[in-house]
Amino acid sequence: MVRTRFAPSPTGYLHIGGARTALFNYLFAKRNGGTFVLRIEDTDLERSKIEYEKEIINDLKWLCLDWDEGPDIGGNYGPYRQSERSDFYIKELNKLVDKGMAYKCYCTEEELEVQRKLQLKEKKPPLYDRRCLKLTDKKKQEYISQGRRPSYRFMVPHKFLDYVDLIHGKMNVDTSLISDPIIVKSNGIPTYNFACVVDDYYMGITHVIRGDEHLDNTPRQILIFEALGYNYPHYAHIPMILAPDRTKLSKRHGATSVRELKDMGFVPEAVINYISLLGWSPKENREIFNILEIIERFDFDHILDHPAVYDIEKMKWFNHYYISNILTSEEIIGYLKLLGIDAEVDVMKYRQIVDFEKSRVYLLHEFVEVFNIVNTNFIEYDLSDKSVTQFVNVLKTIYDDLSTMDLSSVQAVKDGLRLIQQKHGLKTPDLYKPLRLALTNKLEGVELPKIIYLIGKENLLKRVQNFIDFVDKKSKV
RNA sequence: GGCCCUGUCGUCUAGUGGACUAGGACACCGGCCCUUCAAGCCGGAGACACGGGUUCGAAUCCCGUCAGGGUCACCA
Repeated sequence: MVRTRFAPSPTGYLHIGGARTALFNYLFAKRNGGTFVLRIEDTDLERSKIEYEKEIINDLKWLCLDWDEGPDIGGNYGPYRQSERSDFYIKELNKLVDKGMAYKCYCTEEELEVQRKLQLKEKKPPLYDRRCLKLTDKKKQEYISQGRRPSYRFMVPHKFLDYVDLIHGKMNVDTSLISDPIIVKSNGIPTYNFACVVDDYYMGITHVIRGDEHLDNTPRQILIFEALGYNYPHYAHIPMILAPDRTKLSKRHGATSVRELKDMGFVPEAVINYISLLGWSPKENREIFNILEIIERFDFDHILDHPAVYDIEKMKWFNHYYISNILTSEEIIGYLKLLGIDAEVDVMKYRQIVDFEKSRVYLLHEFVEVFNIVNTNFIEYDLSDKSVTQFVNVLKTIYDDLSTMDLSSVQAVKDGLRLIQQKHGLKTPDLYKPLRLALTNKLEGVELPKIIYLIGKENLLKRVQNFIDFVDKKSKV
């Protein structure tokens, strides 16, 4: 039985890399009929916030990455927050102490910091020298009376460790190069490498799928598993997602959190499809896959072992493709409402605008522009560097024709416009440009006949008249 | 600095010793369509980091160089 987990720490929003890690864990579990668990790693008391946990859960739900066990829904291997699992950690720490594989360290953070800097300065690897292992009882008493609280370190057995990474293949590590990690802090709270091992064991995790930045943690964790006498899970380290400047993705790069993507007008299906193809690719020569098709094809053989650079332009194309070719207008309206976009136009028009526009939209909020154009009562013209006197002349000439035009359908509008063209000997751009500018204050956008159909005759005439007045007034000044 | 990982068009990638004149997608450029602008359709340009091997034959295997990334916390 396959069991995978996504284990975020609630110290910030879910970002694109985390989402991809969650996705791969989800995919592997689903592909193998296994279980996907969500575990919250909140051992950093200062930085962990319950709000972030809620945000991460919301974002995962938005992406439809459902878990089978987690802090919100429970399960047989709970609790699912590390802050609620102290009993497990204490029990396992005692085992290590009894075996002589963990020891108390009385060094202060400041002392450690000084030593580390010194080693780095001498261009030596910063290794802990195990000085607290040789402490006399007298010295210990002295530290204790000073009020020092010990942390616990894991005593790393020095050897050559062989293991297999499902993506990178055979690994061989000289563990004498690994510093004894602190596994329980002086405040009694376990650190990542220890809590992670204990939880992966007790939660029955069979496959640990995580980013490459954890590659160096793996030997430490395997060693702790071995010291405890437990079998360790399979490890699969997936390539990192890098920003366009080829460095680790961070807030300063912008548009990296799932929340931002959602607010920008991305649709979850497109985000999932795009990130699934970052570091993984199916055999077929195509790129559009729904989640079921991805699950069907997902395997470790086609996961790359080099990092991928994140390109938001390509993700926009996926978004465009999903909006125009895959999602129904109802689904799009659902997402618009989720964004709080509830245009003050009637239901029929809302639906019509979505139908008209979906084939050209890249980001959801582009619909808003159209809503606004249709809905507004007053357009503030910005004609700074457009030459408009000719436009006004055309509009004055055709004003009467517009007032008698049939607006009952888009086709009727098209026919009407063509008649006007013929009557006055106007080329298409000569008619369309002035009209578009008068109606929308723009020279590009939705198909003009659709706009005219949507706003209706009263608005059409009002806007054209306003435009003429505006330009006349301006030219007098 | 030590250790680890990695190098195919600008970007995501196909490629597992011969089918490679290195394929696809985004972006870019050009054209078509046309009832504007888009969208769509068609086409173009664009890469095996470098140097040595191994081999009849290397993008593919080996070594070196260079480059990029990660990590060495009482963060996770």
